[in-house]
Parts: sequence; C-alpha cells; structure tokens
Amino acid sequence: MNPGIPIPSLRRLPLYLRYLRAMAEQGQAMVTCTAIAAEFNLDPTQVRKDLEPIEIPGLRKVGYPVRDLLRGIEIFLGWHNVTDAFLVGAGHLGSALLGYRGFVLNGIHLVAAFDTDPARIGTHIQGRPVFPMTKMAELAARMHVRLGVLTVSEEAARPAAEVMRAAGLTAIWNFTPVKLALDDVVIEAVDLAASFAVLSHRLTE
Amino acid sequence: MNPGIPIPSLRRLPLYLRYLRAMAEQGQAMVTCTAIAAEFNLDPTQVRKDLEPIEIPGLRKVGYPVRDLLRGIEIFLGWHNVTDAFLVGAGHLGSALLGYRGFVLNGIHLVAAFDTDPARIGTHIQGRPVFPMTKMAELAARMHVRLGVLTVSEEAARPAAEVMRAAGLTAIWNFTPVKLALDDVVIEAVDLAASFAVLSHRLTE
DNA sequence: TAGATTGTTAATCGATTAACAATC
DNA sequence: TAGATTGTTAATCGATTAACAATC
Repeated sequence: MNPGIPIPSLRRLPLYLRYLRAMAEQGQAMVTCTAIAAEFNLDPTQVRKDLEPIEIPGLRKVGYPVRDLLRGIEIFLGWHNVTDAFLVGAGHLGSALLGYRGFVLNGIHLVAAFDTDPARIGTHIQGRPVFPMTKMAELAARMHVRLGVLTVSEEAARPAAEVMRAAGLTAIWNFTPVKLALDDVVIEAVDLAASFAVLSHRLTE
Repeated sequence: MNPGIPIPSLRRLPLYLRYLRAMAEQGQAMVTCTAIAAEFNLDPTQVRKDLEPIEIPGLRKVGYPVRDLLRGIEIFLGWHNVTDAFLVGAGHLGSALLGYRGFVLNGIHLVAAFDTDPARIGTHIQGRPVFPMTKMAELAARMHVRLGVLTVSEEAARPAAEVMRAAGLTAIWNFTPVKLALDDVVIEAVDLAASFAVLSHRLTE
C-alpha cells in the first residue's frame, strides 16, 4: 500500500545525520536544505524529498530544527536505541569490525563473536567472547539477539548463514561476496566487489 | 557523447563474473542469461542488457561462451591485470584488508601500507611494509602506484586524502564515513552506514 | 519444424530535477 | 514588503521490464 521511502533516500539519511550531529555539536539550532545540499553536492529539492518521510516540519525561510531532525532520523532508522548483534566469523575483517567504535553511532553493539576455529573459541577479541557456532541458538534466545554480522570466508558463508537462521536471527548484514537469500531473514550486503567495479571501470576510461 | 554503462549494471558485473568463474571451473562451455538471472533472482532481460557493453556476442538458442564472457568482463573492469595499490591507515580495518586474499580476483594488490603512528611505521603487516605518510609521494612515483585504499579514522580522512592527492594518486577507494571530493581524483566510497541504514529501516517496519 | 534464446525496440516504473505556490 | 525557504506538483531522466522479431 504505502510505497515507503526510496532506497536511495534511505542510503543518504546517514550522511545528513552525521552533518546534523556536527551542527548540533556546534550549537546550531536550525539548518536549511540548501546548506545540507551544498555540503554533499546534492540538489536542495532532493534533500527536502529525502527528509519528507522523517515528518519533522521545517519553518519557511528558516529551515529545519537541528536537534528535532537529528532525533527524527535516528528514530526513523531505529538508531536511537542500541541493537545488540552477533558477529559471525572472527577472522581479520570480523576482528576489525569488533574494534570499530563508530558502530554505536549507528545503534549497533556487537556483544559476542562466533567461529568454527577451535583456536579462537574461548578467547576474547576486542573484549568480546568468541563462542562455537553450536552455542548461537541458545545465546540468541537468552540475549534476545536477532541481528548477525557475517564476516566468514566465502566458502563458509552459506552454511554460516543457515546456522544464523536456525539460531533465530532475523537479519544478516552480509560482508561476504556471496549473494545470500533466506526465507524470513532480512539480508543486506556490503558489496565490496560492486564498489570496486565502479572505481575500476572509471580508471579504465 | 557515449552515455556509458549504467552504474547499477556495473555493480552487477562482479556477480556475474563470480558465477562465470564457477561455471568455467566446472568445465561448462556455454551459459544462458536465464541461468544467470535465476542464480541471482534477476530478470533475464536485465542480465542481457548488463552484458551488452561487454560486446561478447551470444549464440541464439545456446547462450554465451563462458570463458570469452568471463574474460570480457575482466577486461571491461580492468581486472585482467593486477593493479598495485597503497593502503593508507594500517589500523584494524586496514590490517584486515591487507589479509584479504580475495582482492587478487578483483585485480588489486596492496603493495605497501602508510600510517602516522610511529609504533606501526617500520613494521610489516601481513607481509607488507608500513611507511610514514611522508614517503608516499616518492614511493608512488618509484612504484608507479596510482590507487590508494583509505582506511584511516574519520578524523584523519581529509588530511590523509590530501596527502594521497599530493603524492600523485589518481584514485581513492574510501572506507571512511567521510564524504570526500577532490579535484582530479576518482573517489569511490564503501558506505557502511548507508548499507546499515537500509537494513535497520527494514527491521523497524 | 518448433522451441528456446539472443538482440532490440517500446512501455513502464521510479527517482531526480524543475517549476512554482505558500508563507514566515 | 521583499526575499528566502519550505512544501508540493509537474516534467524529465534513466533504469527496469515487457514485447517481440530474428535465428540457430
């Protein structure tokens, strides 16, 4: 029924959020679409369209209230509360993500890691315990975790995703190059190869 | 004049390439758009449109020659030769990327890392030497490197990008959350926040 | 031949951009 | 009031999807 916000708009919201946080930090009370658009080289009308679903009314001639808009975006994205998440695959990339402090600004908190490697199981990485995959279902239920960040190798991606589904996780943030599709699980991929393809092609021109 | 390939098509090519490599591995000689489309849940017509700029003619009723198409995509993306690249920022994420073996399939070879931290400079990470930022220009010229992978912290992003530009790099693959824009430098961002926004919003529904 | 697939043109859909009214 | 900005509708643009001709 409701067509919802366009994906491109959704992807731009974190950009605006970062800017608004900087403005709030500086004590600025109001901000215009023109200013936001100039910052990111966008069309002011596009910014206004993007902000429409947030439903924070602007003041004509003045702009939008920084704090309200900031809060509105956080709530719209579900970033106002921190969501606990599991990390699946405690290799190089997984360990890097465990160490990334910026996640809390996006409402993510990695509470535990899972791996198949006996050498890693039982250790702590960046202060988070590493469990065997077999413990996932029990811990997901006990800790009410429904989001998993998948950072295993290409070969391990499909079986690991299946374990995550079986453990009751309902969302997977997929960092592997494998295109996953599972019933009843929301999957979003960070596609490094796609991004690099765009860069590479522009370099060959 | 030439409108060029659409970005969405470009981003799908690595997907097809992976599939074609798997097919070639299995010794399959021909592949149809229908099969590729089924694999990735896409429209067969879309796959055909995406493959059009590769200019490898298909055979009606039979499909496309796997090896030719595979090679065609590699050449189209510039992935048939390995491009040497610098890693800028040898922290958690940078170290993870240094350890990622899949890059060679995308034609990237990280030959050296750069950092400002004296504790890291002079060491090796994943077999690659870590140099001070001040050495970048000299080494870029000597090694003919023009691509940089930026994995520094948010705060360090702009100055680091400026050093890269000054060192003569012409392309930056930006893993920081900062939106960069530099004259004469092609920049492509891996936007984790944008990706997570899509996932988060779907979870709030 | 009949059927499946490529190749290509047309129609549709959705996002971006332009135009402009409302108004503080 | 005049000018700047929001809010909204219309036009444009580009990508996706549908239709169909060509042909192996």
